[in-house]
Amino acid sequence: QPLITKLIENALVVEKQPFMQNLTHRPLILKIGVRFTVTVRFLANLPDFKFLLKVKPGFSRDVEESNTTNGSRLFEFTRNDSKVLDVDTPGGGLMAEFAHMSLKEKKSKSKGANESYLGVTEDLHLIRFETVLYHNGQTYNINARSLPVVIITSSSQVPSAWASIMWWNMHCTSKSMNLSLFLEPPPLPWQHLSQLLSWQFLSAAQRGLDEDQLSMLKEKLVDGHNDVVHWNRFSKDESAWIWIDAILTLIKKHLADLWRDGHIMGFVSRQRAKLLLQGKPNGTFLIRFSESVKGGAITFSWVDSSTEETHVHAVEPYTKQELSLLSLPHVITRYSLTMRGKTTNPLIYLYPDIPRDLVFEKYCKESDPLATKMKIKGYIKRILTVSSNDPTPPPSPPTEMPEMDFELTEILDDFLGIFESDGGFSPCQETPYLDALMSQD
Amino acid sequence: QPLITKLIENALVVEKQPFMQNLTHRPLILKIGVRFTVTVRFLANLPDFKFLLKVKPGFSRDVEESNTTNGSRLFEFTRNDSKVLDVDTPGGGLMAEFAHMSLKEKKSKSKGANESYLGVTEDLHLIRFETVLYHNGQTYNINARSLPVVIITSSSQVPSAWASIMWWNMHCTSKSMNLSLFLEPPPLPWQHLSQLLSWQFLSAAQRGLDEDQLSMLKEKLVDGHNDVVHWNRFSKDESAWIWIDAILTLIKKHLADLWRDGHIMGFVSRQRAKLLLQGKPNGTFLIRFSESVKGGAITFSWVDSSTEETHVHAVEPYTKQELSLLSLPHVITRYSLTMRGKTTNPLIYLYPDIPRDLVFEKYCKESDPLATKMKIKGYIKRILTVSSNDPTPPPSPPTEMPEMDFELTEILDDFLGIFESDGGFSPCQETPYLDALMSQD
DNA sequence: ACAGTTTCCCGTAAATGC
DNA sequence: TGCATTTACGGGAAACTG
Repeated sequence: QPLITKLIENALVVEKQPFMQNLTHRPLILKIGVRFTVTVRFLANLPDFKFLLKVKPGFSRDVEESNTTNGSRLFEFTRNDSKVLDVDTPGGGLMAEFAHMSLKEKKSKSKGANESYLGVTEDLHLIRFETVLYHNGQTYNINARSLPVVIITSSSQVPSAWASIMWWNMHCTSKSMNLSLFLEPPPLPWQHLSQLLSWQFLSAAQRGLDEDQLSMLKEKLVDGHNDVVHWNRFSKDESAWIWIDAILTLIKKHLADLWRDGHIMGFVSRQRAKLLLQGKPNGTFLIRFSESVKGGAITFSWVDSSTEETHVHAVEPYTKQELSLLSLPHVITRYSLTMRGKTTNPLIYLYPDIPRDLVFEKYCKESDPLATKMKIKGYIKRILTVSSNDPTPPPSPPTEMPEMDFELTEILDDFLGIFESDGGFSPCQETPYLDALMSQD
Repeated sequence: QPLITKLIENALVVEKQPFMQNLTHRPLILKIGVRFTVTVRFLANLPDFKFLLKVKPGFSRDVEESNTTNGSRLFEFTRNDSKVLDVDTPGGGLMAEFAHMSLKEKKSKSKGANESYLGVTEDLHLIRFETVLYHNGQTYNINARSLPVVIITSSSQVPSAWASIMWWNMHCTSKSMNLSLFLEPPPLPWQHLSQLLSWQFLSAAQRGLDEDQLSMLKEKLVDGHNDVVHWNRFSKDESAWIWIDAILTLIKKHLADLWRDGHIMGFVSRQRAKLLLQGKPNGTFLIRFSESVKGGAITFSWVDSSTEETHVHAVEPYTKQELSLLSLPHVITRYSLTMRGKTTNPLIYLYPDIPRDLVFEKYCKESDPLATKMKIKGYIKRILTVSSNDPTPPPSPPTEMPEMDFELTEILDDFLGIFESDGGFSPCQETPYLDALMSQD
């Protein structure tokens, strides 16, 4: 088989579209009934084939193998018309856009064998595009496949789906394309997972996780001895990832600047916060995420040593509901506590020792959700504030990001390239002659 | 034609289901693609006909007349299977339930003539049920029709649709069933509209509108001389009804108890509020709805005569967003204003002269949206409060509801019966032998 | 009964049509 | 171009289903 054949056979490649703003529908997670667009490109510069290559979309798990399938669900496109490559690309190739595509489940008749041990968000699928090229009397079947896609029915499944995609990416590549990864999901070294997590925060709000923060998460995730995290621990039991993801969302929506500037210690246990604060000057406080509120919430703890006995207090955590009306800097700046008849703001120094207003005042101007509404004529502006009635030394400031090991860096770069890059992502073939862009609209 | 024939011909009646909790989808407003249920009852006690009467649903404006239709849209049921009357009712009649019905638009081919002068929410439709009864060698066509239904595509059209239904009910009855009312919508005497409006508040939160409140609305709605309100003024220009409806919604969700107990003056112009408050003791305040915030908002105005010059101030109005986190009694009780270095709560007497906490404290316990969340262990409760930095005599308390004229009472009773009653509503035939219950699920 | 999954549908935003 | 209407779909909750 001549080289050209091999190249052409590998010429169909699936790629995603420019990076999407809307992160709630992350790429490679497709929701049934929601439109998405796939653009297929033939990368080889063979303009003679214009109008001649008819590309047909489909799933890698299609009818043929439906019965050998390990209980995976089956899907089809609501419109699965073939398209002809008919648009010239800047690079000299050809392309076609599959717009307004959406998925529906294809109910299989043999229900019995359809029982899977996988959860919906562990059931991986590939979207495939096929075409046939006739050249020099020979017939070439060309096809491209996407990276694994998780197909969900409700947006509440997005965080779980994302967990699967992350886990898959840490274990597989397009070369070792294991769609059955979750039948026996291998554990992940903490060393790897920790950096993956850090990247999530880096890409959400321009700052990763420092060693202290990671060590708190490690305690939640690592199973004893060999510094390894098991899939169940990560994504099922306790749903640790769900919690982390909710916090990521909270940060993206309401805390991006504070997080970016490192003012949120965040991942500190209550215990540790207490230890850090006790012995610090009265009114020293830190900001941490609630571990009990599953949907993501943030609170602040401060030390009160105004009486004989030193105490560490914390307010009830703020959720997205509250933060959509009151920005956290606003709350911190104006928090007032009434205790023994005296009303004061107990928050004086942001841990370790920075005066409160020096840190938070600057955010109040720009980012107060209410500030924008305050231009209605003739009314007195109102300022929502938080107060409480009646309700105890710390280590060093957040440390630098840990250095990462070299090999892992590559994996992660690759991974990030897939999701965050602007143009195409790393194609799943070595020889990208033809590829496709995909995105949820 | 014997009497029995006439009776049987009139025996099919459409009726709605028990009053629905979900008021956002009021009865007789159907949204495309949203399920609803119609139960058809044969009221005549003729159990012999069990399984013999096949009832077929349809629209009064069906294909036959599609071309003579004045540009009205056409609809069909997504499932329009006939049903057989097969269930015995307590009264000895027969019934069948059309469950999981939903509508879709039937696009007419002749687009040209399809242009209507009516807005979507002015386009009235009837749902019709037909059956044929063979009795004593004679054939009887029996059919029932619903009261007019407004068919919408988005819930944002609900308020307009409701306006149409109210207007129709004030002008038409099942006897004078004018589906083209809005081609030339007749005006409505203020005397009638005012009481209709009052009833909306009565049914939303157990208190109607007093004369002062009505006179403020009258000013917005009545067109000069002859005390009459025009349809355009009510539902189109300025969208007065949309504003009122938004306030109704605000009351239902967040202010029901305050409104019920008469503590919300509400419909007072800024001007009038000023007049009322000037001359009252310092700190007298009243609660009014914002006229400028279209989506419904509430504010309070108070008189400040602590300086030489008397001023009436008002806070920026609260919308449903704020009220879902802070109840109004809570806000009023804790409002604090910082002026010339002093921080106080400027709200002292609820107009005319009731001490603030006497009125509002009792609502704080029961209804504070945050109160329920405050049981998370180990955190200091937080209290969201409102404060402001830097920011003139009154008449009598809200008067009693005006008496209504007798005839109107009947019309309105009938109207309320239709929408608010618990069982069926007034059937659209004089001889209710067979009827149907209808509701949006 | 229950958990995982899907469906339902409001409410807002964006797209479409006229 | 602006307004009227429709479509899209996130997000929370109910309904389903084994």
